[in-house]
Amino acid sequence: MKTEIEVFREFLAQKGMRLTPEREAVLVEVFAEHDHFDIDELFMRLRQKGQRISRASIYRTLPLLVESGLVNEVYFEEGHLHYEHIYGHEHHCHLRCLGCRQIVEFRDDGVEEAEKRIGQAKGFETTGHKLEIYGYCPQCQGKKK
Amino acid sequence: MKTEIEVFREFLAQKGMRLTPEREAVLVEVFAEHDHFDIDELFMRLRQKGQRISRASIYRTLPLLVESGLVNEVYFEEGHLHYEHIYGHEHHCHLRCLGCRQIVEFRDDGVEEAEKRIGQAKGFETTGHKLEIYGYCPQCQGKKK
DNA sequence: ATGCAACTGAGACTCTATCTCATATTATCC
DNA sequence: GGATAATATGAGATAGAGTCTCAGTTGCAT
Ligand SMILES: [Mn+2]
Ligand SMILES: [Mn+2]
Ligand SMILES: [Zn+2]
Ligand SMILES: [Zn+2]
Repeated sequence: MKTEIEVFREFLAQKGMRLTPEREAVLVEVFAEHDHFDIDELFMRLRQKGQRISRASIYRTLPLLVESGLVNEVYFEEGHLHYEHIYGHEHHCHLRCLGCRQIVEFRDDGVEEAEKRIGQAKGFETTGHKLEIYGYCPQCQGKKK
Repeated sequence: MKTEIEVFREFLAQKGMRLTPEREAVLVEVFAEHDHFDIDELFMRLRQKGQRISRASIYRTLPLLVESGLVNEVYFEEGHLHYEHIYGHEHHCHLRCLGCRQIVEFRDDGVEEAEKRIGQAKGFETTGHKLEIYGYCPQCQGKKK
């Protein structure tokens, strides 16, 4: 299996773009973080590690990571997007607690089959899906009003 | 079955809030439109019909409609949220063409069951879900590169 | 009618994200 | 290596969504 850097370099090359030190620093930091993150957190972490990089470059790089399939837009909340790296990980979806806002990841074969079934029914050639389930976690079930 | 106005009035009353003419105008317009819409479209339509209402009031009203369960946030795209009214309609999810951006609605019992199954597996009491499937519609399958 | 809490609109403001442009890198060719 | 051209960066300007403030207004209760 290729490393994420190889994948990104090939993706960029095929678009006539270069793997610059800034883009590589963003990629490395994105794969160093195993939680969901947003752009500002990423910027702060890069800064703390002494990387000199502008917000503009980060904002320019993330859509490239998404387009290359290495990274995923997870959800939009608090006025901005949140991401996760996905390359090298099994596909998963998210269960969100409306009480404490925690997010639990899950995988379910039935959902994968549903994608195929629905695509077929509508004549679509599907490429993926995003499922969010909302509810209350065990701890929040008592407190909800 | 209650009308959407009754539902909204009761929701507001229970929060010590009033069903004002502005809020009612927004509600009526939201239920007059059967497509997905965004706030600016809504504002323009209200304006064209001679309603004098500020953007601030619309921005204040939509979260109330969502909280009351009459309206749904469908997706975030082009830098802003898109909505749909759902009261009186069977729950559905969305299939999105990555080529022409068209959106096809569907309903699938397997997905409903998946919500319950996954909630149970993780100890969550679920209240709903949002599934988006991505792919290419029949017309776009040839053109995609 | 009086009092009071809720509400509205205008515009200021915040924040995310994009754009511009001058400067800097990098690849390629000689 | 040096010249050239294409691509990239950073700083700051800009655009746009959404929120907030506050003075004036409305509507309900007594
Ligand atoms: Mn995740
Ligand atoms: Mn819909
Ligand atoms: Zn919880
Ligand atoms: Zn299409």
